[in-house]
Amino acid sequence: MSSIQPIRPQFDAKCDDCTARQTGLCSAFDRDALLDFARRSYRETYRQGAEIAAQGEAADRIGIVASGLVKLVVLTEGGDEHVLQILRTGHLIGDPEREVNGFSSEAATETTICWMPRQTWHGFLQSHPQIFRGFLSALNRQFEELQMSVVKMRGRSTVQRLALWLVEQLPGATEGSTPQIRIVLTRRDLASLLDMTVETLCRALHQIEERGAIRLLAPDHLAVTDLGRLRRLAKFQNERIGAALAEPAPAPRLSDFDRGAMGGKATAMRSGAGQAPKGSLAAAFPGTRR
Amino acid sequence: MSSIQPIRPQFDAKCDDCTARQTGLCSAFDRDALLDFARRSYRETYRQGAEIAAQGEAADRIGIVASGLVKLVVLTEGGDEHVLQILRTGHLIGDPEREVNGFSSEAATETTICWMPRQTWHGFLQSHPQIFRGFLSALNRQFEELQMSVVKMRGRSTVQRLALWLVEQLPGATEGSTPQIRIVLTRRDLASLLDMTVETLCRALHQIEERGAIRLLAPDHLAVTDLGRLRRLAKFQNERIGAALAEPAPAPRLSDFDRGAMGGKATAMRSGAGQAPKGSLAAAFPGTRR
DNA sequence: CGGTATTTTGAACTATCTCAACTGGGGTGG
DNA sequence: CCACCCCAGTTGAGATAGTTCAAAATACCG
Repeated sequence: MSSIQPIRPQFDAKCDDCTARQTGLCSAFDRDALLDFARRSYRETYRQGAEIAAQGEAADRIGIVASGLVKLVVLTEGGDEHVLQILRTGHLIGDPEREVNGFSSEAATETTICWMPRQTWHGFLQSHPQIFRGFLSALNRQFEELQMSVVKMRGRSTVQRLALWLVEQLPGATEGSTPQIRIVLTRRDLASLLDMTVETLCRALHQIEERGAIRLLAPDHLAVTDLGRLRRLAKFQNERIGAALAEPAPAPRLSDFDRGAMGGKATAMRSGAGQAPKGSLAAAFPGTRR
Repeated sequence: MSSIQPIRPQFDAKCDDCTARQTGLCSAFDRDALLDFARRSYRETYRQGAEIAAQGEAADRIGIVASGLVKLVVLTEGGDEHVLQILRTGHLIGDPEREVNGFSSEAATETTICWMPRQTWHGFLQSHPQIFRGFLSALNRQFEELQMSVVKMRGRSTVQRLALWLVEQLPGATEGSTPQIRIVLTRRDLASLLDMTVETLCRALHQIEERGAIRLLAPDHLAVTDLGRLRRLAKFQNERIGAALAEPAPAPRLSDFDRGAMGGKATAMRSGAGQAPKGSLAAAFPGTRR
């Protein structure tokens, strides 16, 4: 679909009123670097669905997402798409080291990106050494985000993954309020991002509604009626364990530290097979509180 | 299990005969930086199973894996371990930006690590600006490895994931030879890394044997009898498609580029529902050849 | 408005997990 | 040296979450 092309390249990149100015790499720019960046980069706008870069294509530039959402997509040998990540404002797009794109990227919504040719980019970094640091931490941040997304997928059911994703869509929401969420991604993209089928996603969504955490106003629009419940839906590995932990514990052998229920022998086996340095768990866990 | 402690901190870090000298960040050091690094860092050796850093603990140092394998492990709210990654020689361990470890790490085999206190590390980077570049690309490489590992998991069955992992254990093997693999990870760790249960891993292993790709010599030792077959086992999303592509194609409509078989209507629906910018596939795919 | 794309629902199917029991090697202590 | 235990690995059988296929319902669009 190389027919869809950037709408209007514009060269007057005024960074001042750019939302990305607050986030990511751009926020590390001093006045000087900012001007230089604005001068040496150019902006492109992509309409929804437009392909930004194709997998396997030469990667001759580095970009920063100025606005919109970008799907990072991998095409497998079998020919299916998998959405790996959604890049938002401030995220870097394109691998500064690699000559060829490992993944393709596509505008999930109308998107504008500030590009710098690879050459220029390197020059830019040369002439603003302090930026190097910022770049490093931007890269690092994106690395960590990926790590977190892996962690979030692991050992979570489809409903939990979806619930968690929903929770993340409302950064600064309080338990009392009933915030609304507009799902800008298509079902297909969201399903792929959360590693499930469209059908399962749909069912999961309705399941969350049935359990009273949200209310579906339209296919792409919902209200979070009970944030606490939504959080709880996102949290636990599996219902049984979650429920068991939540209850005051029926009366299993005391001193059996092992996360609540599951009859004696089985539990013993499981924790033996389940985690080797069991003792360290207690020590390690305090960290999780943050 | 804080009882297991480093065996012998040694301060004479001779980098010359270090295997990590070839890989990762260390390979970017010039003579000067190398000496400085050796002087300012210290080595620690951990025996198998020893905890290197605990999740939530203060992360006051940065390390480079000199030898051995390190499990990067996350402990979930539910109390289960998930092995996220295996770090090998040359990999960076610890987040240079973060004050607190997001994950815990454990020596999967006897391991030695070169540590630098965070302070020293930053000083080191200051005084060797060229290293910055190397550090950046080391970080970037680890980022990409994580991305690839995500891609490898996505849309692959347990057997395929395992087969793929096996293939990766023999970097420079040719189709003709029958290389051997020593599985140093325990079943539990490997299963967790590949996101499956120990039982499934075991069955998958035997399934691969039954299909004639490998031969199990001992639980932790196997011979790859048919690398081509092993590769094929690792490759395709699902058997049907794989099989269909492998066959000479019964005689579907010509010009129907769409990955071979699957009777008309189904294919149409599927590819319609399966990937939106279908046209781009053809354009994007050439890239996969490399 | 008719046609097409997306979303939703239903029902059968299956890969993987869970639980449970068995095996075999390696150490330990009698 | 043997009996025993313990643990990692293996095998079996049943349960289940999630997929697949198919079709209805709804939204979208010229």
